[in-house]
Amino acid sequence: MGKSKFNAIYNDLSEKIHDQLIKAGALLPTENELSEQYHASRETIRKALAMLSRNGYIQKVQGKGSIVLDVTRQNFPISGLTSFRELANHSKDKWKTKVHQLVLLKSDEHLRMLMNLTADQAVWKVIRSRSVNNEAVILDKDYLIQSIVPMLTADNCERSLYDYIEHELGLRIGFAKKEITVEHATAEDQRYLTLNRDTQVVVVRSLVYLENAELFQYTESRHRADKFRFVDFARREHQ
Amino acid sequence: MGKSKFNAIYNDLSEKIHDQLIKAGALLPTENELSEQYHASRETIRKALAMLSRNGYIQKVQGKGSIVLDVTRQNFPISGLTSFRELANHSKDKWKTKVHQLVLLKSDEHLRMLMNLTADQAVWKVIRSRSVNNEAVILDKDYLIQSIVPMLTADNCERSLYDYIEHELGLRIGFAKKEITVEHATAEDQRYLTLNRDTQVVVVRSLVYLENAELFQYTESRHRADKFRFVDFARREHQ
DNA sequence: AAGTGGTCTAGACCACTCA
DNA sequence: GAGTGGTCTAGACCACTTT
Repeated sequence: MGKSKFNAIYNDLSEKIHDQLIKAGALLPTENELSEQYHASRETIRKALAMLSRNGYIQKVQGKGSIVLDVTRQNFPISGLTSFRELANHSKDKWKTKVHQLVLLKSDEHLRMLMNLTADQAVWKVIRSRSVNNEAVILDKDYLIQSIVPMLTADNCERSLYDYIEHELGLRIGFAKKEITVEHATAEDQRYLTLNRDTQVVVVRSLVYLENAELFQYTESRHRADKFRFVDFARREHQ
Repeated sequence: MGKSKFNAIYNDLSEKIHDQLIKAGALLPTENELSEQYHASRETIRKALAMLSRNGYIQKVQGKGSIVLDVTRQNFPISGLTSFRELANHSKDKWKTKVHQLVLLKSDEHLRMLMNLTADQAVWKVIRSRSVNNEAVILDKDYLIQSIVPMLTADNCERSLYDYIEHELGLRIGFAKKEITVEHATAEDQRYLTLNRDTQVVVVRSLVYLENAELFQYTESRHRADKFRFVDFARREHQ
């Protein structure tokens, strides 16, 4: 990834749309024109355009062309798998991460069920809170399989767990299954989060898998309700 | 859509995975084998597989093959754009829709901003509640541009708005931008929803566009927090 | 009728995994 | 080294929009 021609074309076009060098409402050059401009075959152009379409940059209309969409207001997650660190880097506020617990669990019945573990598999448990303006608004509880992540330090966790996993360990994350619900705040939430009169928190549970489809992490991200926001772009899949 | 070869192959394979005729953890036949089986070129097979991958059915691993994922627990929305009716049809509980209001708004400053309307564009406003077991747990507030949806009756709204729009009017929905937040229940929420001691509701705001990129609907879907659940499958896009 | 995107093909070469 | 998926190509034909 990243080195392919269609990916480069995608990056170039998505940047131009982001920077409004190509304005919303306008049409992209035709596929044949792009084919000439980028010295690529039409199918390669079409791969780049399909990616732009999936990510909400353009809308393709048969017989007409590719309409550029207004992408300026999709300023947050844009769905997908984004680590907290990447998110925080894009916001103006100063975020701070604090590690509250880092232990190696030898056995836990509930986790074993949830993550489909064998009896002898140990799991790293990490509890961290994320603060803005001295208010702890997110509580992250991560569980990582030790056979995949052998060692973990508080320092790794305080910086970015994903950075460590992807760059230091060289693991490649493939996909995640997520679930968002709203639940009563627990004693633990009360302890680590700056809950004012809140009795509810937003809970995002994720099962995270590597590129070889191996499960390696379960995460519970607990958000103070007033600070939670999830943005999504969805296409209708017609039958 | 729906008539293309790759789409037929996608439907066939996704069904087989859903029905567990192909088991999770197993490998799909190789692309060349599928190419023979379906009498299609490899690129056509690859389009079907890319779609399976995007929707969480398989994980492709270079040099190995396509691993079938466990899809049995992603039984709910699976993200994407799904109407309430389609959702309700898939659940066991008996849902009931009640129309509380259906009016044509001539002008509304807030909506005009939000939907980028001209001064003379009228908008249908529909308020509906959705109930299970005699408890109203979702309040839907829809706003539809009248120049696109000329007429609307309480009957249309009580059945399925999307059915009416797509099948009766022949409009094709393209995509939507959604935002999920948690907010204080309003007087209106109190009035139409069966809120017990709840003071918070989950609000899903959507801007819905047609296939030609024309905005035609704004929706606020307000859920009782304990009945809200959002499931998502997300792939990591590596740079 | 001309131009647009949508689909499909056969073939080539590369990158990766596994024996 | 054989077999897998990943990328790219040139060309064909179809479906749709516009003039």
